[in-house]
Amino acid sequence: MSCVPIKKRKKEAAVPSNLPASECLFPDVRLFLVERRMGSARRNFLTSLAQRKGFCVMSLYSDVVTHVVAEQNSHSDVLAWIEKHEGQCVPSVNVPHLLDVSWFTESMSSGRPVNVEPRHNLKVVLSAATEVRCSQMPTYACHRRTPLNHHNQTITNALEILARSAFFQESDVRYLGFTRAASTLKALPYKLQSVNQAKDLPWCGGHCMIVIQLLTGIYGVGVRTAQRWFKEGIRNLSDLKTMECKLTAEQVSGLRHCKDLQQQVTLEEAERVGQLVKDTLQRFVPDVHITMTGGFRRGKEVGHDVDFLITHPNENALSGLLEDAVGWLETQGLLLYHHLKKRKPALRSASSSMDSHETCYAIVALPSSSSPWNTDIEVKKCNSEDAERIAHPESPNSLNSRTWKAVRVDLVVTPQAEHAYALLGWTGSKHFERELRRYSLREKKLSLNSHGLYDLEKSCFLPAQTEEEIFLHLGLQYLPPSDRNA
DNA sequence: ATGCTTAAG
DNA sequence: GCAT
DNA sequence: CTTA
Ligand SMILES: Nc1nc2c(ncn2[C@H]2C[C@H](O)[C@@H](COP(=O)(O)OP(=O)(O)OP(=O)(O)O)O2)c(=O)[nH]1
Ligand SMILES: [Mg+2]
Ligand SMILES: [Mg+2]
Repeated sequence: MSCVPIKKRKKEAAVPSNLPASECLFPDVRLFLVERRMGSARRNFLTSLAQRKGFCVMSLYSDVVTHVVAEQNSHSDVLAWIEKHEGQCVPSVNVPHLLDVSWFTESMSSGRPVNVEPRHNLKVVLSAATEVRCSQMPTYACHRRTPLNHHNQTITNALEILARSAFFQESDVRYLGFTRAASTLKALPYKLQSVNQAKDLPWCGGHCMIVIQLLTGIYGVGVRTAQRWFKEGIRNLSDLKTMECKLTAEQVSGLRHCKDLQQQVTLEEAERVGQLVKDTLQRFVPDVHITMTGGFRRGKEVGHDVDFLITHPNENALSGLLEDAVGWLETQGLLLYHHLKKRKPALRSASSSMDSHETCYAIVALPSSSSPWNTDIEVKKCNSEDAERIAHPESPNSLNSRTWKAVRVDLVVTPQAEHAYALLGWTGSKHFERELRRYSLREKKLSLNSHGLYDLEKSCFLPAQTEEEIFLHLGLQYLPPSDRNA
């Protein structure tokens, strides 16, 4: 093997970057992160993560490196890359470990270098089998056959639409990126079965949109945060879990339960949630009235959560109901997260009226249909299994047979006078609500929200007992919930 | 040119 | 991006 | 900024 350094570096002999050796908790472990396919932002993110955990990370490759960590690279990829970019040969004796990030992630999670297992080692690709393995798809199109008819027409068509879109936006590099990805998939001798299958192919590395989609899928993470995190080098959920960085309470819970929350809620599950909500509320207000709203009221068969509207002919009965309900669910170990909101008492206005408007965004542990939870409505003490579920939602017990599923639930309590407006507001769809409110203000000079309808010219609220009456106020033909899927 | 739903924590 |  |  020729070890002629291709490029000389004006180097101040490779030293641990930033961190003095004395602060390394694990002096016999010296990491080197391979930037190839990792990107400098992510490399910096992972570097500082490791340093915060007390690992010694070398900024340059040298003989003292014990663990080389790479992402989406084969064993030989890394050897070649180090020789090319670091001007160093990886010795054939005293070889450092050549590891996948999975080893890195696990080590960060456990706060110490974990034992190297075979699955952590970078894959060795055989240069002989030069036709079928995806990991050695040539990076130049002129080194491979690209037929007109191939096995991935649907995805390449989509990529070419993205390429065209980038072209019209005069983004040359994005146009090139999408075109390369499409072209690579055309040369693939089989049909892709998953996104994961593609990530080993040249030019098919994770698109930022996919990662941002993944991150915004977490309750409490919106596009801004996801974009910021992406820029900082965060690429997956393990990255987040290792990060003691300041997550909000929503994000902590959202991350903890994101597996469950990304699953759709079925109508059958929604009905079981409804039964649980009913059983709970009736303990405090026996003749409480509960309506399932949101997408399920519009006839959807699945949803991202379950929404409920709660009211009662006697409003006094309702004050503090959600606090009571939340408290009871907590004693049952069924409440994984909640956020209660009570309406502002409209700055020194009607002083005496206690307000019966409350909202609760919750994550509940919905017991499986077979579980004893369903039939047993008796008060149950928070037992050890419940404590376990709250502390370690994804642990041992969960492997095959978990007895519950985390479900997002929205509860809204309104006074009678607002019920129709809340029902209209919480039945949606979101786009229907926007259109309704836009029409209302622009065409009728009426301001609509989920509490009432305000006449800007007469300076008064228009009362309504039913959704039909609201449509009448607005001069609109009534539309049933099933026709509000705008 | 301007507006694009509205409100809460 | 599109209606006003 | 995130949620409904
Ligand atoms: N005015 C207004 N109402 C909204 C907005 N977002 C949601 N809503 C209302 C209408 C929705 O149907 C209702 C429940 O919201 P969800 O996020 O639960 O959506 P929905 O149930 O329609 O669908 P899903 O839960 O995703 O299956 O709240 C909004 O931005 N503005
Ligand atoms: Mg919903
Ligand atoms: Mg909802």
